[in-house]
Amino acid sequence: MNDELLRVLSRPPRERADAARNRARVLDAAARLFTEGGVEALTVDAVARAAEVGKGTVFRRFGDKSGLVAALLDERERRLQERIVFGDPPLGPGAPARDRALAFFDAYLTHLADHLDLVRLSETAAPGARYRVGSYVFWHRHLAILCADRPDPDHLAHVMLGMVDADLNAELREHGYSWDRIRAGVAAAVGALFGPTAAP
Amino acid sequence: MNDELLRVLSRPPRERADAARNRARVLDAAARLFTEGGVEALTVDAVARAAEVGKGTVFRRFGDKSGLVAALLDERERRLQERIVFGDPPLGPGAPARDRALAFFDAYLTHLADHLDLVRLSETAAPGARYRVGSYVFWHRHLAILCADRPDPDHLAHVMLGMVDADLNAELREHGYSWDRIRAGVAAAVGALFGPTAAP
DNA sequence: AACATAACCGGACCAGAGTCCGTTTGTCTA
DNA sequence: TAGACAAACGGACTCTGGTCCGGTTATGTT
Repeated sequence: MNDELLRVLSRPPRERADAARNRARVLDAAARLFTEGGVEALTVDAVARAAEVGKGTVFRRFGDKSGLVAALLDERERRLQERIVFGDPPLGPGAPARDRALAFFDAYLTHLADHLDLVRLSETAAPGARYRVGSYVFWHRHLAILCADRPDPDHLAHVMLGMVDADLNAELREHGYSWDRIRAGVAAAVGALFGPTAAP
Repeated sequence: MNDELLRVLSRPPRERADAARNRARVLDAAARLFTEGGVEALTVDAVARAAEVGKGTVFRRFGDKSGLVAALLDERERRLQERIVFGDPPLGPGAPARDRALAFFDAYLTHLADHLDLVRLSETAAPGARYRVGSYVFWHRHLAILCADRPDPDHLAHVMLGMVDADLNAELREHGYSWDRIRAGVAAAVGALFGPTAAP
């Protein structure tokens, strides 16, 4: 019984083969449905049907709809995360914090422009969904570290991320804002929030 | 037929008596349900039943659930709006723009703290709901005017209002942020966004 | 007072998210 | 290879927001 204990403690609860297969099927089906019919076609029932899987399976694997969509975005976001951690400055390590933050928002807005509908769906599918998705936590920590010398970095990071809220930006777009205009506004605000540049 | 034209042009499409009566009943029932069972008890069916009114009536009067909740908040918000337009400085006219903005956020955060659940409900009931509610438009215009001399006042106003997003602040509260901490963070950010104070 | 009509009413109906639970299946041990 | 059991399965079910439409009623005109 001792080795059972050991097993339990050390086991990173591996995913069963059928579970993994179904995760892939669901993700696949979701991606297909989205490219075919846009965000409108992306209902949980339709995804389950297209994946030839029960609806319960979708929820067990992804928690809720917002989780499913987040998983759909995961690969793209992971790429951006890697560029932040390992990539070249100014996005990656090495550049001054302010420049890194500006580079981040520039890159993130590109991501947002490319996937506005999906990001919006994942952020509005449930109240508070935005702040629980793994990637939000990543962006938040990154920014909080970048402005570590400000009074409340944690809060400031949330405030900054508010500027790239998908719902807000979708609304701005509908009101005729160009992405360039949004980019400029965000850059200006980020600059201001980082405080005045050290005068030469 | 000329006076018919006149009538049509001048008529502010008055509300029928039964319509007005039902609006009051619904609002009443909603308020009662909320004080009794909190935001959880506030389903459209329950409201309609409590108001002894068909469900369709609720939707015809208020558009959607978020509209109903917004109407519930309307009175309180109207009071704040009056203080902004007619009240004493620094909230009302007369104080420097920066001070007025700071006073606004302070007052708004008080409002938010008092009605967090309702505001959150009205903002998350539907995607984009937040930006369509009348009061948001009011706050936005007010702020945009206050920072009229900045490069993109319209966008900047949206950014600032992002800091008092109900969903965000509900999340912050759940993570243990005190309202004082939030207040301080918002004040600092608003100050920074208004640019450095003119040095004496 | 009778009429015309536009606004309003109610509740049956629909769609989509999320839950539940009896059944099946993968995996690990003996 | 047989057996035990946790994990996963699937689809019927519930709950809630929102739509629709045939019938009703307030209102203003004649």
